[in-house]
Amino acid sequence: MGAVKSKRVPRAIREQQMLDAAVLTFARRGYAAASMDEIAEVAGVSKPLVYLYLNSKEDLFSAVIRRESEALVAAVTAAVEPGATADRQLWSGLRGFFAHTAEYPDGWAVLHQQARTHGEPFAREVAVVRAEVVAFVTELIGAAAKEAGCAGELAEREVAGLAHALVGAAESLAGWANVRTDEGPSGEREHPSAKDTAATMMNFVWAGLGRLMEGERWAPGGLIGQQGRSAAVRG
Amino acid sequence: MGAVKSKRVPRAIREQQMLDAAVLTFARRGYAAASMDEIAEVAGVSKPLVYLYLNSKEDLFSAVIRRESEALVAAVTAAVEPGATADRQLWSGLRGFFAHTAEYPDGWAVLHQQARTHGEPFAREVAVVRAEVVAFVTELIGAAAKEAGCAGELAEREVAGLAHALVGAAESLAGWANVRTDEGPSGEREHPSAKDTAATMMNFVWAGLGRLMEGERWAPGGLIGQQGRSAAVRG
Amino acid sequence: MGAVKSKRVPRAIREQQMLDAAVLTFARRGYAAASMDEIAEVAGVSKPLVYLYLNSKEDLFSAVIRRESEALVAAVTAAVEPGATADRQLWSGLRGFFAHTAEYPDGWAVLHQQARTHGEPFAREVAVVRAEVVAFVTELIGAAAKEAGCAGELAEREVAGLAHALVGAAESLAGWANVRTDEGPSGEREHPSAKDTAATMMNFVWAGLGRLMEGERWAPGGLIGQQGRSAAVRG
Amino acid sequence: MGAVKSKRVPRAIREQQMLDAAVLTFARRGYAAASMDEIAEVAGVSKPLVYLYLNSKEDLFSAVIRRESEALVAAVTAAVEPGATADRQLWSGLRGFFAHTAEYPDGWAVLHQQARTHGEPFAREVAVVRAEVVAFVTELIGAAAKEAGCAGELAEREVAGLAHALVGAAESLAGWANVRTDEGPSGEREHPSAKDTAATMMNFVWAGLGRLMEGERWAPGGLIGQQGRSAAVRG
DNA sequence: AATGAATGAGAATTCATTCAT
DNA sequence: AATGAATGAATTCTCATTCAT
Repeated sequence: MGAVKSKRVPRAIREQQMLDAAVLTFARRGYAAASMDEIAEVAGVSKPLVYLYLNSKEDLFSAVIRRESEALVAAVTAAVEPGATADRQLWSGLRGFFAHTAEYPDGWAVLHQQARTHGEPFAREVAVVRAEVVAFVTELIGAAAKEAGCAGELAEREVAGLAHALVGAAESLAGWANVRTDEGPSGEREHPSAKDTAATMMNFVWAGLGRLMEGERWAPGGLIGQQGRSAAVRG
Repeated sequence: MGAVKSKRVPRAIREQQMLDAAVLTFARRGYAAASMDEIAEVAGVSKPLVYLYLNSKEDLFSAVIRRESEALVAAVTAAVEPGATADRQLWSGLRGFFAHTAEYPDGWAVLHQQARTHGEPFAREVAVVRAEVVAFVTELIGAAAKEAGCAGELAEREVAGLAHALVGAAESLAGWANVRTDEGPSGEREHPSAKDTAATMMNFVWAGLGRLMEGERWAPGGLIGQQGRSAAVRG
Repeated sequence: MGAVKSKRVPRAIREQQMLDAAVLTFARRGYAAASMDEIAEVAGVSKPLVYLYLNSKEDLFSAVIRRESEALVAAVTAAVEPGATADRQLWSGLRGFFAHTAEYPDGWAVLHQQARTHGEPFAREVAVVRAEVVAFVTELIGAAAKEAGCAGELAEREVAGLAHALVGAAESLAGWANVRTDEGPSGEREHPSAKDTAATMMNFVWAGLGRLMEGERWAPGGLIGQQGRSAAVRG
Repeated sequence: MGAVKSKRVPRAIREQQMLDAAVLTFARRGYAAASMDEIAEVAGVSKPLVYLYLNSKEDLFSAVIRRESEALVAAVTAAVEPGATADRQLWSGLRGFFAHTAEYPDGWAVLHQQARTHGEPFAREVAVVRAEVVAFVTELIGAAAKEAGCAGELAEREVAGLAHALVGAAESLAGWANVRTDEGPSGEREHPSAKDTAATMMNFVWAGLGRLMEGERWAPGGLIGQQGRSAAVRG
């Protein structure tokens, strides 16, 4: 069990091995149920060494969160085409996001499931990153509105809500896309590619945003246009 | 600390008090970090009584999940207008959902954050309920397509993806709507009402669905219509 | 589970039901692992009633020991033919003993296995009864020696040792005889009857005693007679 | 209380210390009443170390049973003179047995009293060892019969019964020999030596066996010879 | 005569963490 | 750079026992 023993490994590498082991173990067991014993064993080192390098379980978890969220942000950032139109930026960012979460499901699980459910030190760390993402998306929506020449149609709070909804939808799809439905011989019912998932998102999101920016709103009786929002929804 | 001591309470009532305490504590601390000691204290009883009535921490957590998910489903079900059009059903269901999650944030936190991150017995229980909700939404989208007279335009898998995205968006907004409380003096920056949140969702979702059903798809160059999807997305 | 509920039973009878339940449960589980809960359930009453009648677990166990050892002593006493020769008394006593232990294996298990292995209050109670039995057997051997007209041949301590050995052998055979070896179709390999077991004991014991009383002793080189014992055994 | 603290002891030695402490404590208190806390304290270490090395109370008890029964078997085996006549083998084996049980009364108490009264995992372990001893004694009796040239006189089941009686008698004497200590000022009423106890057994047993092998049986009217057994015992 | 409701005290077990080498 | 030895502090769970009716 655990990695092959190789003595005298430089610190930088050992630390990464430990973080790898920690990501795996936190994802498999959850923060609380993951024991330092198991992490050390998976990393192929003794427990005191883990403490020597990472100080404590909390610090280790924080280091994991930091590394994984930086990796995720880096992946998305790298994927986004800087000068493109807002929709293309969203599209490329989503592709980067889905590709990364599919490639590192354990890292994603730690960020999305573990970090958010365990007390103050950690939840905040992810919340900050998530807030940045939401802010980025918010900007994108604003930019899109400007591009479409209809800045006034979307209230600030409305945009924030939309960004939150969009991010939540993406998170949900990330989980869904990673669940390998075990039916039929392999080949049938495969993982949807990051491209497909991103397309689903774009189709879901962009069309609606377009209409919103044109001033249309949903109302109990059907879509209506041009009126102010408060009138549209009467409950 | 804990509730006011009231001796000799019938079992049925005590059990509810214990479940209340458990919901609170699990939401505050997370499953693993919540100790039976604290739950008992919050419930205002001794630990042995908790074990006598609820058997074990696992059983207690299961009972909590069951009660809370049944309550949530009941609230949404009660909110939906049975014979209405698909969009109205979605609208009323969302209102019920946001109203319930706003009223019982701890119950929602346990279902959404704790139950899903802690091993097989629990994750499955919530997964089942969530799958039912997704199925319901999937049906709604199908019905809407039929109402709009364009059944063929949406592939089955596409519908499933949309339903997942929609549910994820709603979950994200539920969390968002509940968090906004702690800024400024009370009164300023209030919870958005369930109605407002549901409206955000409907505006976000329904318009987009409408376009999708009309055969429009998003493509890197902008919205395009009528063509097959594979042509639309070239990446 | 437990006996059929019948309310309003006179105390004397209820107590016996409780003792029955206790014997069963102590034999099945052992003293420590037997819970008052289970005993009460097997007895078909509520726990407080057990405490009302029997005071405590210790008292309950003592009551069980007392009842069972009195029953055993009574059975053996009743079996012994008062005026008979020593060997006939031993023979009839053994038959009574094996018959009783076979009929009440749980009672015997409590006396022989549980009572002796659990701390001072209980071990002493059984020890006293056992000592009485040993004393009785010692007398019997003495009487036999007298009958045989060779009182001087057996040292007092030697007689005591023989009595202990005899009692131990009988206890061992009681356990052995009660183990139902589950081989073959029923009928094959049955319980030996109390008579058979007693016969085995008598054959084992009486012949040897006869020789001892005639002054013969075993010595490393074979049986030798007439000499004093210290000379016989040289190691 | 507990042993003198000696830090940083190699595992193999610590384990033996723990087993020593466990034997002592199980013998004193019984399996259930012996707490891991007390065992750890007696061993002079902390509880977690006991768990680290021995895993659980059950495993600890099993380890104790294994060590003690192996030691007992080894002592008896070492004592038996391999090529000697059956009676000499029995004699030397008994001396070894009584010497060992007298030297390690706690180990013997655990095997004889505790292990047999506590559920399946343990009872079986001792039962197996005891069955081996009984089998050995059975062989010895058979060999003795052959030496005496009267193989046909003893039925198989009869031999088994005798072996059980013999073992039971020895067990009883082992307990008896160890208990006699606590009366009067030390010096008076000493432990009988293993040699004496073994002699009592041999005198008790061997003479009787001799007669049995000569075809004599006990019968209600006195010893009778040569007839079949069924006729001898009429009850 | 009998019980549903309730608890104080202690049990086994596990963990994050450190010391000495 | 690395580890075998060791522990303080919780945590889950159980049990004998009592109270109020």
